Amino acid sequence: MSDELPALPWDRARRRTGPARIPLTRDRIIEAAYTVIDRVGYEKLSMRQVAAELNVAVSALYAHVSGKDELLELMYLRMFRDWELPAPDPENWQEQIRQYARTGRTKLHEHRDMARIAMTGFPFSAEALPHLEQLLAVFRAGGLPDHLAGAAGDMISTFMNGFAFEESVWDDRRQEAEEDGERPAVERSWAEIRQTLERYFRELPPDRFPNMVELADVMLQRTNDERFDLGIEIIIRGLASYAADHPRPSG
Amino acid sequence: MSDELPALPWDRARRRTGPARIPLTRDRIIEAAYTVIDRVGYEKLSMRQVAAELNVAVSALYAHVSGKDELLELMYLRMFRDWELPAPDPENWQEQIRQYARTGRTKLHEHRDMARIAMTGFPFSAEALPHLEQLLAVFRAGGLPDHLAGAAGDMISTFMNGFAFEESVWDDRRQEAEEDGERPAVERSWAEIRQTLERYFRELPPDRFPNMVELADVMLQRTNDERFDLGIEIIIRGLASYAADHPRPSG
DNA sequence: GGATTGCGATGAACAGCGTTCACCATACAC
DNA sequence: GTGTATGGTGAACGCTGTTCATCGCAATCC
Repeated sequence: MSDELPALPWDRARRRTGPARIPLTRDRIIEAAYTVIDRVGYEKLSMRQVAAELNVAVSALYAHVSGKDELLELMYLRMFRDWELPAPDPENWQEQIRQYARTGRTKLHEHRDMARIAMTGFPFSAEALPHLEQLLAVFRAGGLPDHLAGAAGDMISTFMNGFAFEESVWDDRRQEAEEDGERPAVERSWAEIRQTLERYFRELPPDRFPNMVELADVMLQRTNDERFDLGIEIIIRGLASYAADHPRPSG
Repeated sequence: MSDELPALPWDRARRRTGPARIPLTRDRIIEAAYTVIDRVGYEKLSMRQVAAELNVAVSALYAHVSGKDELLELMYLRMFRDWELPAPDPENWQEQIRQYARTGRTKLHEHRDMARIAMTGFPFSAEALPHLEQLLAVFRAGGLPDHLAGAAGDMISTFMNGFAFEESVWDDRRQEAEEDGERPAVERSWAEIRQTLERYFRELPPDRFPNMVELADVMLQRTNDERFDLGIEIIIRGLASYAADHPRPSG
């Protein structure tokens, strides 16, 4: 950027051999959008910022992307890349679902605020349908009755997206506080957030909040990873309780 | 509005007894924001629209509300009004949780897109803390071990908010399509959305999507109310499975 | 009764947003 | 060497959230 020289005359020939600029493509735009959102977050992600990231006029984007909505959708769909699906295994469906949910959350965390985008994305795209299909297969292999297999995938993804969404809200709150420079040190990490909340809960008036005071530590000693795993575990156990009612045909 | 007469001279005395205009208050602003969001949805809710609804300049709002963020937060907090909490009942905790979640979703549906606001609202406000406390009480009364009671409230509210959020996304998609006038009749109600999706799923290539083709009807015959209830039921059964491991002390 | 003070609404302004469109430069075809 | 087409440019439009100097009006004080 800053160390560019005035055009060197003898470079003219070189420049004409290949295109002077890397051509703008959907992929490059999506990539730029990722780096912008990682830097400034969902609320401040704008077409102009993406264009600036590419050293390009805003209007140039609209030749490759119909608008901001489509760009967000494309960012969402990119998430499904290289997301390998489990092959149904009757003996192992619970672990398969656990793994699936974990990698889902990981992918949502790969870029800042992706959960906010995922939550408003269309859930029946060509990229997402194979996931739905495969989850159905896994649940049926596990012996879940049909009417539950259909709802189970929804539940997992709703919880996964909702959980990650809430995480991203906390993250944004923290980063905003940092950027404003108001409280540079407090609440810098999840550990500190938990610590702050635990202290706050413990100091609530015990007559009105006896349970929160008493359980402050046990509620907040868990990391987000553990809380997420526990949530998935609860859903799986709930589902499994139905599988027991309708044992799968042994054949 | 339109049937106002020019100022009647003999009303002057009357008018001076009370203020000519209803004074602007936080409450009136919040109320106006609700009617605006119900009409135009979250994305297009703006301070200017709220001000217009009140026949007032935009800048007047900022005397009562620090900004849009605070207004959204106030709209969120208003949701907790008249939301009565269950008294812990060891024999009845599952039904109590069911009811709590149902009224929660109802309140989220009272105004368009409220779930979007709730999801980004601060979950430990003075209004929300009693809910957390009371849910803890109910879960503990039900015999859940402490480390689960703390996570259970989170799970219920994450699922509740996430589910309602997804509903609001669908609703917005539908209303946008209507406003654009593109497809005036198709997808006018949830029933039609389900029907459209079911037809689509059934016509997927059966070699790649055997389960979706086969389960299209059973997946989509359920109303949203039923899907939500089923989700809550699954979570409750998952939680209850732990309660069985740690039976509550009988005293 | 008349002047003053204070409060609250005003409207213009600023910076930024998504999106559109007439323009133009460059790269290739003939 | 001229013509054309593709794709980036920059200005513009109508929005947005927020701020600030201004002003009208009501109550208060002298």
